[in-house]
Amino acid sequence: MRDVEDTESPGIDPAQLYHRLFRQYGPQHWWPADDPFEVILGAILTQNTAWANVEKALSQLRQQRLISLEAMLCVSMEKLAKLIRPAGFYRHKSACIKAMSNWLAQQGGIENVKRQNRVSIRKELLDIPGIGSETADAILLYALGKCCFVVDAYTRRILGRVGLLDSGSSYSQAQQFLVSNIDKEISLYQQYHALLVAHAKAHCRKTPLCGGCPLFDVCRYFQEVHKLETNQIF
DNA sequence: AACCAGGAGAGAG
DNA sequence: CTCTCTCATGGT
Repeated sequence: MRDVEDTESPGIDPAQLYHRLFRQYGPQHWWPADDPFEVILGAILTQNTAWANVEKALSQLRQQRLISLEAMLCVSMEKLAKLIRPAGFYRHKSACIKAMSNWLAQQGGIENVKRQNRVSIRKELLDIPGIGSETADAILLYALGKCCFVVDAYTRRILGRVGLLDSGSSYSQAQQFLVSNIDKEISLYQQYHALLVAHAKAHCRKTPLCGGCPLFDVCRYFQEVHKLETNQIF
């Protein structure tokens, strides 16, 4: 976090940012996701992949009745890879889904996993090949109901542009900064991440400062501060 | 027609 | 620990 000099038009903190986004975009329903297993599949399939392509893959899995742990345990890797092809990286992802399914079965099912604590589950998820920090946290937050803040490329970009994070910060640094500045509530974590994505898709794509952006003032404010500090042009 | 999308991992320095 | 490359498809 960078320190902003006191002025009449200061930057914002994570809690204020949330309220602004909520006021602008309203409640998000990302994974109303009836089925936790489907959420897990989606979390893996969406790695560096547009959600529209993930839906095609999920749709094919649904047709084959494969959105269940029991069915997924029986299907061959080749068939699985073929079905999820539209989501890209199908060799990595099919292996990851298989490994994930085996782990879930070994744990005695998803409901059983939910009974364990957050830190313990996260550690085991990260041991599954193909599961990194973001996917692990997304699964914990949206499928298992654990309080884990999901940090993604959008989160860093937006927080960077309003001056809350510098570009060099790591995943855990960004995550720690956020959770230490907002209330620890599952629904808040779920909404916050979804709102950041909604905002990024709507306004925060290419240019650092675009017109019509609900965060235009804070972005502009930070750019001015940044120019003064580094004596540099964006 | 390049560029990117709700990343992760291996390898190099 | 940080930087770079690869994995792959589909939409703009």
